[in-house]
Amino acid sequence: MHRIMYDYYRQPATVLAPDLLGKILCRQLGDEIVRLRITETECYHGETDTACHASRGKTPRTKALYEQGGIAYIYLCYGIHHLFNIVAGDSGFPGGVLIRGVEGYSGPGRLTKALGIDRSLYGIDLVKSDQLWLEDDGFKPLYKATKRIGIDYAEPEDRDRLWRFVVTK
DNA sequence: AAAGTGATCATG
DNA sequence: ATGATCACTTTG
Repeated sequence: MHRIMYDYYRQPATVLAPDLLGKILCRQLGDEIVRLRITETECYHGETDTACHASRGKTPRTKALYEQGGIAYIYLCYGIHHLFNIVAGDSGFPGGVLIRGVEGYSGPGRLTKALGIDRSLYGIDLVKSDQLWLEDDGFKPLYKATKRIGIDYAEPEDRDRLWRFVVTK
């Protein structure tokens, strides 16, 4: 069991997304630490991925995606839900992994609510933080790859990429 | 099937 | 300053 470090997060989002399945998302809530295993992810990779927020360039909202991997990219979706992404890859190339589900909670908005994650944690360093971080205990679940959810606005080529990863066992 | 909800960003 | 657009969830 060890905390995940920078080298791991510097891998491209396409590599990181499936590998994050089974990793443990850790959150300090008051006196206790909540640990939940990741069960579902999606990757968003580069400005050429028309489903990725960075496809329309760098803005105040998307700037975290351009940083070096290992920080949090969090934004408000549909005015209600905070969605939590892990920034991936090297500085300058935008990419991230949306955490869509953890054990006990399915849906990207549900898990952030359960863990008390909101935009006050935008840009937080997941390697150094005592609020939010990831641990690896070596567990490797089986999974399947499918199309991403809720990105009908993207080009067909990007809609059809198998960039959603779901634990099967 | 469709509302509810508000930050974000392009447009004027 | 205004308005369209959402990487969702719940309710009917």
